[in-house]
Amino acid sequence: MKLITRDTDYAIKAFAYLSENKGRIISITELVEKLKEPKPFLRKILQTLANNKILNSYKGKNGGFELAVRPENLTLLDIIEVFQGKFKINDCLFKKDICPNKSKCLLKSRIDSIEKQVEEELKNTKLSSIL
Amino acid sequence: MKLITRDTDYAIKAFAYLSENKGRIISITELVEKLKEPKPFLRKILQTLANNKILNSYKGKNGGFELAVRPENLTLLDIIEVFQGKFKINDCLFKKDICPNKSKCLLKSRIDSIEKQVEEELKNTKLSSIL
DNA sequence: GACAATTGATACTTAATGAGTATCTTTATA
DNA sequence: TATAAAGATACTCATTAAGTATCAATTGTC
Repeated sequence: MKLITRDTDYAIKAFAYLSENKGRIISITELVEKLKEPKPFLRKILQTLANNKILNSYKGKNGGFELAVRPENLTLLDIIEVFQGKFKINDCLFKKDICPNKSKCLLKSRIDSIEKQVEEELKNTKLSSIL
Repeated sequence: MKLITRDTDYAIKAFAYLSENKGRIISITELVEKLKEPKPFLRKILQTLANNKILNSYKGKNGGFELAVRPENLTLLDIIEVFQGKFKINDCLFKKDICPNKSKCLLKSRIDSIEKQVEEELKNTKLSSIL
């Protein structure tokens, strides 16, 4: 089971590095040197963060990325949802209507309650607290 | 993200049906009629439950399955672990040592703590409470 | 004892998704 | 104008979840 996928994980590490280097524009090239992760994959991830207004990006020579939000204003849940979509502890199970009477299904309501708890935890975890 | 996979889900539904029919031996054929799930898949699932002493099985004509444990002595966590292995909210992420200094990684410790909470919840959910 | 209906064991196939690449376009700057 | 960056997007590869197929062993019934 995967609470956090690879891209979310890399995103957090990249965010951490940018946060340590506030004031500077950081290129993918530099990030790859530091994080030692695959360049095209990191590029895609940083692009996604920029599209989601979590980073600012600058094109052209000497271009790169910087934080667009402060670490204390960003939660683990925010980043997870950027890469993994709306947080759901069970994607497909109930979509497919396996459970014949959804509304009454006790298993579902149990899982929903666990999901809510985890979501709360993730929402209460600010990036600033894990950098 | 998948807290519960398809086989775990079917297993619970099968367990529920057996539980409603205590005292009788139930064959896969009958189960398939009731649950409308694919027969070979259900067979595999029930076999696994029997191998794990959650069901008793009887071979031969009129054979089938019955509960080997009472619903109040079985937890959601037990079933999950039969099909999905030891409960882990992040399988591969830290195995692969993505995090350079495991022991200090705040993200990891945050996730570990969430994992513990969820595991507790699952352990406290008896099958009898969701049937 | 033969037959039919069952589970046991196990290997295989298919589908879905996660992880990662490739490549062409656009932009800024020296 | 050349170069070094990001933007957009389509593609491939790897892994795992989901499901099938098949042969062997067992048991009840005629």
